[in-house]
Amino acid sequence: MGAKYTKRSEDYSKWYNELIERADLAEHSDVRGCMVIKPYGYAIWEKIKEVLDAKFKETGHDNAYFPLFIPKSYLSKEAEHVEGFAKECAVVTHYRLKNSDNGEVVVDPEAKLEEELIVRPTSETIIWNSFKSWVQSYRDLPLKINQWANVVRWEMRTRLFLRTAEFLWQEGHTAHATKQEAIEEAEQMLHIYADVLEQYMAIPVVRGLKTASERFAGAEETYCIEALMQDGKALQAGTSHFLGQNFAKAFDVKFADKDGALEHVWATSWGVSTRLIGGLLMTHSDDEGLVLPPKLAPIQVAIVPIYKNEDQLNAISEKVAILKKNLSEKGISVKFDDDDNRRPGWKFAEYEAKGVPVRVAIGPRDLENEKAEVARRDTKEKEIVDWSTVDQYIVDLLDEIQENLLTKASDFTQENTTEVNSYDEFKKVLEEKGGFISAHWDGSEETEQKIKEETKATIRCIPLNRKQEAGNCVYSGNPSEGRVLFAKAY
RNA sequence: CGGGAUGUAGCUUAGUUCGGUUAAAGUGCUCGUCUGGGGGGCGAGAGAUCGGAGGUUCAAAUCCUCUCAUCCCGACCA
Repeated sequence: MGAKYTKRSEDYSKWYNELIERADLAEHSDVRGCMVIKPYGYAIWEKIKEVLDAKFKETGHDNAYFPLFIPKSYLSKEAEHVEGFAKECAVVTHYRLKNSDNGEVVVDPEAKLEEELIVRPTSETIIWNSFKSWVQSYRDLPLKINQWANVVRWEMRTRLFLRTAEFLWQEGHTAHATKQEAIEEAEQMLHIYADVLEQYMAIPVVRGLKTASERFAGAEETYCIEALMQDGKALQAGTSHFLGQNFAKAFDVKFADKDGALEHVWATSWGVSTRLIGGLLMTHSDDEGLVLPPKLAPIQVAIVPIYKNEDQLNAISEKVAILKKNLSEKGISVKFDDDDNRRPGWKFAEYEAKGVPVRVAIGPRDLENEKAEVARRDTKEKEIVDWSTVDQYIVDLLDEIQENLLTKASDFTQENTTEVNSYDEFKKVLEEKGGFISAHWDGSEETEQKIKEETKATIRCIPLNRKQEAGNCVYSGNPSEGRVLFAKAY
């Protein structure tokens, strides 16, 4: 019988790890904290990339590429920024190896770099060093650059996709003539992220602002999207920063306005990473494996033939070829799995584990009746469908699955967002129910810190759409102008 | 960087307490065969210098010393 896997209800993080292994998304590398993204996992990342990249270009951004290595001196130009990242930077100190006397490869002590290089944890500094020479006039603005890259942050504790020492991401960096324009850019990108998560990944998010303590090092304001995972913990899925003139001043990036006056430019940066895949997994997947929204599934339809001999397989293959062609013409990716080494039952389980949204089974019985069995991954329902209408049925079903996943996840987020009005209630809900807790907060860092220490819950964000509502802080009783969202987070 | 644990076949593990034939099993892999509508049955086969180095002993996966690596728990984080 089937292999036994951990259920979500038994041990959520074990389930998560097994899910990734089962679906063949990624594996641990021998390098501590690093992962190997396997083809199926990478295919999902490529889908995400494709969607985002198109949106970036639509909104006037150009891709470019900056070096992996950053001179140490650059990092120290913006004081807060260094402080934020210093503890997790990998440093290159030498540029050569040699053979030692006993035949081992060792670092050549002679080959010490004069200035050490930092492996980028993010690229603000090296990019702003370039921007300095790219920007002279208001005619050069706005400057809107994006790069797809890997970055390294030497994390203590890592988890596949959610937090790894090296990860893939995109980082946008823009320069603007006015503060207002920069803020609008940061907000625009936040909304693009939110739309992509909701419309493509079927992950509902809360759009908000970070508190000062959770803000990006070097930013004036950090916008974020927060999503709620099945186990009631929050995941920061993307951030967008208004950087003010901090980097412009640190790197002396000035432009001449129409009157010839020199001013520092205003900046933003924004990014999402392979962490999104972790969020995708923890939003939709179940005990049988991955559940992928059709818009991101590398394989949208898997067709499994059931046959006893070659004649039957040939007859099935002939029919399937037509279906496959019809679906492909509609932009649907189809895999016909006629691998004779695996039996149908094995394939069913396999495509479930991989989260393929729709599975079609066709055997001798169906051939005779002019039918096919169509199964949907999200609800695991099966339907016997007339062969003549099966292609339209699948097209509609894919849309329905996409919609259903978002609805289900939205309902979950709503049901697990709880308003509380006292600290006792706060602790009780956090303990028993989890999820987002919407509570009044007095705006002070001390209160935020105390709550974090006592409950491990942090302020995930100040929702952008929160209503102005006078109230009293659940912790201190001091006046508050509105509710913020607390949660335990990944 | 503190506290705890583990390294044995591709993977998961048994064996280590108390040293003793040819290191065992499940799974995966290869071949054959019967099969095929929910992770198949039977038969055969390949696959391990027991993390590494040194030591004790007639004899080491097992005991000792050192070393390397990984995992878990804490402080840090997209």
